[in-house]
Amino acid sequence: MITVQEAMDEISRGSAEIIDSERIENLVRGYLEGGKTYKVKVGFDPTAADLHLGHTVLLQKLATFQKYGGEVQLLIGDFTATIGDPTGKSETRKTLDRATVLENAKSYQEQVFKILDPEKTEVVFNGTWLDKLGAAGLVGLTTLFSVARMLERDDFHKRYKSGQNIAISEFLYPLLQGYDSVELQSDIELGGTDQKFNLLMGRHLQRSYNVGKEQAIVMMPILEGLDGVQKMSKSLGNFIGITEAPNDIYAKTLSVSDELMWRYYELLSSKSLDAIARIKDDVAAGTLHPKVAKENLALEIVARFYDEEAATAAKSEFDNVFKSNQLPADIEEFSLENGCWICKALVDCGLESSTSQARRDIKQGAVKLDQAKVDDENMKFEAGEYILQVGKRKFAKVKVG
RNA sequence: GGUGAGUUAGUCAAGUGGCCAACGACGGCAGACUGUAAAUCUGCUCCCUAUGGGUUCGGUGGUUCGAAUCCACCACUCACCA
Repeated sequence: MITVQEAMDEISRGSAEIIDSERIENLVRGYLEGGKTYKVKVGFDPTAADLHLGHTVLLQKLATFQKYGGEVQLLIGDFTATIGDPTGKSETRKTLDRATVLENAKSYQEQVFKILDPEKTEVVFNGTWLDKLGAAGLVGLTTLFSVARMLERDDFHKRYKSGQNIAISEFLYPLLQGYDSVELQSDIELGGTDQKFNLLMGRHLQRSYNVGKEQAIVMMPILEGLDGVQKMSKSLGNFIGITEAPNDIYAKTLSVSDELMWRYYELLSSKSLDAIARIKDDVAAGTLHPKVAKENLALEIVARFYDEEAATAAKSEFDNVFKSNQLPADIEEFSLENGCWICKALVDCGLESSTSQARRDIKQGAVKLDQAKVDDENMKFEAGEYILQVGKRKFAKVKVG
């Protein structure tokens, strides 16, 4: 029998901040003792169609709630995405057209159930009610909050002070997100720490609209991307996507810095906090090589989205290529015409962005043909099969003739 | 509505008639060292079969032998005033 305390420990694990945890405790108790479920809301902006590890921090927390009576309200912000969440942005975001948004949303749904229990998940679109809100409803909503308070928000504040543009539509974003909580009558809302203002707006508006409850809030830390500085996001190109190939997920995880590895352990691993602390101690004491710790993390992550087998396969492939300097097992193949110029070939295979870049890299000795350095930038291919390589990690197999 | 300031490569930011494909910083790519880590050092960083050519400095026109730099108009941003 699970105790309320145990459930609460798991719920609060890794969270950055919880507002009104008493309320959460009551909801959990209500479920454990009387089987009563409650609503846990999370919003996704379908601006990019692919989920990455950053999203899974929230999704895993949602999955935890599902174990303790939470019915997940997975909100696809199809309407709000057309505005663009200003959170953390230093400039006005471009708005998306509706068709793209819906298409992205579809692919979100497919991926989300890798982690969530579909039986306990309701997917909702805020366009459903926001479309109907109308101008009058929207104006009504705007009367419930003041410009001064809106400008208290850190990102708005900074932009305002530094003389950058803020569109009025951006003020609407938090209001609409909060209004979603009114419509959905959510009991709890999950979000990243950067969402604090928006999440609190839900509470504020639920009160203003007399919903009869004010949602509790669970904030999760923001997962840094591969660069270790900026938040993981597709648009910054520093992400590990959950639909990526096992080899890529493994390799990307290993390319993360040692420091960042601990963040990933904390937020992504399903190991207990104690176990992680032990690993950390071992590394500090020198009894465990940090690279081994990183390998284990990478294995765990790959196994989560595929299976153990795929994980070990990814590891051996990686070791093979980078430890023993062997070629990867699967290299993309391209066919080229006889007499093809090497710079052109590099561009055609996607190894270089331009022939100018290709020339530069050849000059620097970064280009290899069948493992031997290329030093003639005017080289032309004769018929045959070759392995082209740029740097340490870009490969292509070319068939000429 | 008025006045003033501004718009430069992925980002920030110099440059105010030829020496400008444009200083510098960050980012990125590559080389060395490594654990495809970090840190450090070095080179590169618009495009083009290229000791040369082409296209860039918000947009469009103009002045000039010559413009990112001067002029006009337009667009956008910011500040102050109303």
